[in-house]
Parts: sequence; C-alpha cells; structure tokens
Amino acid sequence: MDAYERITRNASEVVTEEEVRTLAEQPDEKRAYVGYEPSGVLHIGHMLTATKLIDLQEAGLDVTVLLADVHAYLNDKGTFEEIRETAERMKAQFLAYGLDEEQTEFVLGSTFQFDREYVLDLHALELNTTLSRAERAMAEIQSGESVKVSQAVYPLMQALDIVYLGVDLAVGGMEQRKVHMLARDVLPAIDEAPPTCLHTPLIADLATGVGKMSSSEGVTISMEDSRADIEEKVNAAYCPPTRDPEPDDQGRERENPVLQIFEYHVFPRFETVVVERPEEYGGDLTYDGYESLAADLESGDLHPADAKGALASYLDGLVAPGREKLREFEGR
RNA sequence: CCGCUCUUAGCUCAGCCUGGUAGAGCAGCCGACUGUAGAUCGGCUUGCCCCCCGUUCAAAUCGGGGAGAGCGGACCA
Repeated sequence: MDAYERITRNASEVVTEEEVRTLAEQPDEKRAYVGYEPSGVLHIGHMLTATKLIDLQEAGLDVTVLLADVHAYLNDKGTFEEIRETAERMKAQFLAYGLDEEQTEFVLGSTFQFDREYVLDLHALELNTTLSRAERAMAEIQSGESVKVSQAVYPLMQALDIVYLGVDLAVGGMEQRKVHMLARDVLPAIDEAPPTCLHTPLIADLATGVGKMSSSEGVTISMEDSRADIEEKVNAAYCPPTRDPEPDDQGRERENPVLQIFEYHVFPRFETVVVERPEEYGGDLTYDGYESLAADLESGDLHPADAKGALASYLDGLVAPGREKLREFEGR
C-alpha cells in the first residue's frame, strides 16, 4: 500500500484530493492533527480518528493531538482545572491505544491560544465571519440547546489552530466538515492557506443503525467497558445480514454498525480476523480483509451472531490496553 | 430594563379554567419467536407535577413571591 492509499483509506472524503496527493509525495515532512475536547474516557468515536492517525503515522507523517481544553471550556464542559485533569488521562489512553509515542505530539490548547498574536488573529477572523455561518459550523458539535457566543468563537479557533500548530492536514470526523470548510473560506482573510482536510466516516448508532453513534445518547463502547460489557453491547447491536439495510419505518437511512466497526476499527488494526464458530455451524473462519467478511455475511455463510462474537473479542483487544491505563489512574 | 409565554415520566406533551396527590405517545426493560439484532406479539417499570410561602378538610390545579428557559420590544403584521 503506497502512502496516498494508506492516508486516504477508509476516509469519507478528502479536501482536496490533489492537495493530499502532493502531501503524500513527502509524507515524512508532513504533520497531521486532530483536536479533541478532553474527556476522561476514550470512546469508539475517538478511536475512529485515532485509527486514522495510526494510518498516517505508518505512512510517515507526524501527528499532533490537540487536547482542546479551551474549546471544551467554551463548550461549557467544566472548569479549566477539571478539563486539564481529564486531558492527562486522555493522553495516556491514546498512547495505550497505539499511537506512536515518537511520532505524536500532544499539545494543550491553552499553551498557545491565549498568546496575544493568536487572540488578535482570532478577532480578525471574527470580523470576517457572520454569526450565522459560525453557528452553522457548530451545529453538530455544540452541547446544550441554546447557542452561546462562546460556541460561535469555537470553530474560528479551530481554524486558527491549524495555522498555529503548523499543520499540513486537518483530520476529523464528517461532523467536522462544516468547521473545516469554514476554515478554508476564512483563513485566506488573514493571509493563511486553506487547510487540507481528511474526514472519517461516522459510525451508525449501534442499537438501531440509524444516524450516528454518539457518546451522549444511545450505546457507545469505551475504554471503561469490560470484555463482558463489550460482548453485551455488541450482541445487542442491530445487524441484518446485509451491508445496506432498508430504511426504517420512518424512512430514515440505516447502516449496519457491526460491519462498519469491522471495516473502520478492526481490519485497519488486524491483518487477519478469525471468527470462532462451533463445529455445529461449520467451524472457524478466517478473513484477511473486510470485503470477504462482508460478502460472507450477505451470502449467509457467516451468521451475524458469529460475526458479533468475533467483533466483540477484537474490539476488546483494542480496548484492553486503554482499560489498563484507566485502572492505573484510578489507583493513584 | 420592559412585556409575553413556558417549566408535569429519559424525550415530546395532555391534565390546571370547573381543587380530591397524574396520563398519552415515543423511548426503555422483560418474555415469546427467529442460531444475532431488527420487525412482530405479550407484559412491565419510571415521576421532589421547578422552588418557597399562603388559602383549603384537600393544591400539579387557586393566590403571592422566587428561580430557570424561550420569544418579543423601528417599520410591517
């Protein structure tokens, strides 16, 4: 797999393809970043972009993980003291998850976002952005039902972070695309280049296959989960024997979250996947790629219950090191 | 600052006028059926009715005070 392929695999979109191709020519000199609002426990949403960061590191890029304490504050997530405490835990879990320590730089937002120069640039961006545009960019990210002024500033800071972190590639889930498009539009106003962006897919809600999995509602899988928790959650997941389920009775599109997790979480991290299966149903199966597994599920050669069993055990393998880290933090 | 509206189950809301300690839909949970889940069928749970004071035998409901949220405060309508 060449660098370009490695960088873009499993991405929902890349903006623009041409810019990424250029970047892929000298990956060793490039830097990608993702910003996360610190939270005490890594969940499967964090893990999705983290998996992409691991891809990027394997392709040769360096990675900056922004622990966005100021953003979390602006989004009403607590006091600075509380937020910074969770940032440390988050960093440890990312490393446990498999980010390369040598190739990863963790930066706390507050270490540069209060600099005079940064703030002046921020105000310049504010001057170039309408409130409705900023609000639109935040729609998928904000917490609470009424929009605060702080939340309008939020996406502009994301744009500026890309500049101040010296980043060549901004990575995020698809929910970040409006923010990134805003950044591309507005950064030229302060004579900065529009950032190249890479967006990961959103995984559907585990229980229903509708919409996207969210840590705030519905079921999610996190580093807090025991193996038994994971088995229980995966077993309860929506999983028809197809990768393209029918819309539900309200006409909402559905995905197969079990297949999605195989595709976006498991196969990027494991060369082969072994599905253990009782002799009664045909014995073990071995897959060396997502396509063959999905095809077998569709044909009926692989029963969803067996797929779920395998998924739970591989997910547990991904979560276990982070779970250990969390336990260490508890011990302190 | 002024005015109007709202606050009842996890969510959306009904009940308030005509006081008698509460309901619907959705969600959730359990069971049946499928070797998963979903769908279907059967069953079940849940409430400081925003807070305080008062009237009353009795207050979600009436009166007073307070808190929180939403909307409005040129013109037009």
